Formats: sequence, structure tokens, C-alpha cells
Amino acid sequence: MKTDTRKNLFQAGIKVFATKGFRDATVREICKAAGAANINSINYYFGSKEALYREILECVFSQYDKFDAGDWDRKTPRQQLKALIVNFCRMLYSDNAFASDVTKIFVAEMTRPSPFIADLVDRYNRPRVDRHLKMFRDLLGEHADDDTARDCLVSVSGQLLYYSFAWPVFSKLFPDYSPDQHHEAWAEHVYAFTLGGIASMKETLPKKKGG
Amino acid sequence: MKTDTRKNLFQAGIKVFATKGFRDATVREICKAAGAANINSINYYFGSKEALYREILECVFSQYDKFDAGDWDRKTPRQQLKALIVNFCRMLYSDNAFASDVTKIFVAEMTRPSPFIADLVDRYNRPRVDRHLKMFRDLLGEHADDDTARDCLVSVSGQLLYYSFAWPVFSKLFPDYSPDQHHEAWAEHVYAFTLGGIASMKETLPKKKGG
DNA sequence: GCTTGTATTAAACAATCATTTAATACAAGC
DNA sequence: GCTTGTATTAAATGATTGTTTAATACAAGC
Repeated sequence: MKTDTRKNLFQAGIKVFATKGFRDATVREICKAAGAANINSINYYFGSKEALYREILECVFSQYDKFDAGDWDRKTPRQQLKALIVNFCRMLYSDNAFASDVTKIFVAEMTRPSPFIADLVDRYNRPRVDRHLKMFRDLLGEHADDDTARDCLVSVSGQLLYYSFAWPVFSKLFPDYSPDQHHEAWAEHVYAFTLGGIASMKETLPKKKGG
Repeated sequence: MKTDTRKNLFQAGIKVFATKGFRDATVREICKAAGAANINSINYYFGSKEALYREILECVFSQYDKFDAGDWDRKTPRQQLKALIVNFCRMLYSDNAFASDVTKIFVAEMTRPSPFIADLVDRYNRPRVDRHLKMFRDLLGEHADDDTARDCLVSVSGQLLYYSFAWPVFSKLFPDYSPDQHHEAWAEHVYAFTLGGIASMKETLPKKKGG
């Protein structure tokens, strides 16, 4: 058991940052949760509280690459959409403490971003978004334009992310519903709803070009 | 100019809490922004930093009642949906510093809620949600069930709130787009997309009952 | 067996924060 | 003109924070 300490600090950091946020999480609490009785460990292994957080953020953002790696190019646009939605819901809402913590940290970054986020978005989000935009252009057909593809992407992203963001309010309005147990049904809904939405947008596209 | 101080502190509190969050906002900064050179003012007028924040939260949540007060019962379900979407987008995304600050505080509450939120949701959100659920049942027609109505509500809420939540990431991916300037076009998209989505859900409903 | 380097612990430090207390200014009431 | 109560300012307090420094333990290398 030589140097598990660093790893323990990292894991404990994820948990504490997720529940308290960067500011309210104290190095004392993280060290205690990691089993290191002294408060110096974080500075010793990571340099500072912020450096530990930055390293955790890298882990959080890279985590999201797993959900739509797959054999993207082998799929039809509809299969891509379906896989995207199902995998994303599974990743976000399946009953998994680590996934839940990662989501909380990600959401906190969205709400009040740290200085590291620009770089992380460039490296992790942009490639995915480019891929998704192409998918929506394919789904929208021959008259597709970039604006409509972007709007559709936002429509889907908003649906998928809703529970991550609004859970504290939603859970009080619908105390019997939990996305953990229903994430497959929810994915089905988002897929069907989105296909309808795309069909609706398709109808407006020729007019747009004409106007 | 007798007691503008309290009002100034309140306004300055909104601004500072919006930009920094509850924890990182200091009473010193709020007092300075309010023009009161000493740091005792908040405790004098509000009792504590937390009490000021609670009072601001009340203002934030009540603010959202303005957008769909209107003559709700005079409208058809489709008109209700349209009005709901347009007013919500205008409120959230029209170029208005106060609205923007209110949104930021609201989003922060969603991400990491304070103890006051249960009561606020009960008093402000629940009546609106009940109204909206009825609207979606009407839109879904004779086979409508509560689960589908709730799912549709989430689909619309997710779309409407997306930019509030994801702006730090979205703005880096699409630097040329700002919801301030496009909130009317965005409302149009959400309305058309949602009508398509509802039409799609309508088709699945009879089967659901049969299964 | 001494030295070197790393892991861990303990203690101290300096800064910041919300809050409390004390002091001052000043108008209104009598 | 003195008192009372409120508004404002100034200073002090006590607690908590991240970080730094010092001390200790111990294995590896020579």
C-alpha cells in the first residue's frame, strides 16, 4: 500500500467537489475522506487545491467521450440519433455514484465556469458537436441549413440535460419520479419527440430558403 | 434620500450574488457596490448575509410569475403553448441586465439549492406546472396520460432553459450566436419543434393504452 | 551504518470572512 | 436644550480557510 494516497485523494476530491462545489469543499474534508489524517496531502501531491480540481475536471470532461465513441460511421443518421440519446441517458441517469458525481461537477462548471473550461470544451466537446451537427443536417434532408441543425442540436441537448440541471426543482414537483429508474423510457420519449420535431422543422425549411 | 440604503443593498446584492454566487459574494463587496462604505450595513438592514439572500430569492422566484400570468383561460391550448414559449424566451433572453442577473441566481439555485427552495417551489412553481400539465394533456388529445404530459413538459422546459444553463459551453462552441439577439427566432423554433414532438407522441399514445 | 530521498504527520502562518460591539451623527419629540 | 431612536461609520472579534514550514518515519543505496 505504498502510494494509494494520491489516488484516494483524487477519488475523495471528486466526491467532495461534487457535493459541495469547488469553493465550499475544504482541503481538510477531502483529506479526511481520503483517509489521510493531515491537511497537507493535497498540496504535497497536487500542488494546490485548484490543481487537484483541474486534474479532476480533465477526468470529468474526458468521461463524456465514452458515450458516443462506438461505430458512428457505420450507422444511419437515425441510428446515430437513437444511440446518442440512449447512451447519453444511460451515462447521465443510470444509478451510479461516480457518474452522478461527474455530472454534478460538470453542471457546476456550466453554471459558473472555471478558467480551464475553454480549453476543455475545445478538446472534448467540439469534436462531438461537429459530428452531431452533421447528423442533424443529414436528418433534416436536402434543404438543411446550419442554423436549423444547430437549433435541433440545442433542442435535443436541452431535453437530455434537463434532469441534470433542474433536479432540485423537478424532484420537489414530481417526488415519485426518478430518472434513475426511468432513463430508458425517457430516452424513448426524447427519441420519438425529437423525430417529430425534426419532421416539423423539415416542413419549414423549403419556405425558409424561398423567403 | 433617507433610506435608499436598504434598497441599494438589495439591488447590489442581486448583481453580486449573480456574478459570484452566494459563497463567493462578500458582504464587503455588496456594501461597496451599494455605495455604503462600511461592511456592517447588511447585518443592520437584513440581519445577515443569508437573510439578504433569502429576500433576493423571493424576488427571483416571484419574477417568473410575470411571464405567464396573462389571460390564460381565454386561449386555446396551442395559443397557450405559443404564449408560454414566447414569453419565457423574452423573459430569459431579452437583453436586460436585471433579467440576466435573476436568471443566473435561479440557475445557481438549481445547481446547488439552498434550504429555502422547497418552499419557493411550492409557492411559485407548482401552480404554473399544474397549469402547464393540463395544457399538455389538452394538446395530446383523448388518449393523453399524466406521464406523457410530464415528459412533454420536460421536453419543452429543457429546450427553453438550455441557454440559461449551458451558456458557458455553448458560447465557446458557437461564438457568433447570442440568444439575446435571436430569442424570437429561437421561440419560433421551439414552438414548431414542440408541435412536431407532440404530434409524434400522440401517435404512440393509443398503443401505450393497448399495451 | 550512514546518507539520501520520499511519505506522512504535526504545527504554525497569514489571509479572509461574517458578525459583533462600540462610537458617532443627527433629526424628531417634548 | 435635552433625550430618544435611528442611520452610519469604525474597529474589534472569532472562526475558518489554503498554504507553508518543521518534524518524523522509513526504506533503498552505497
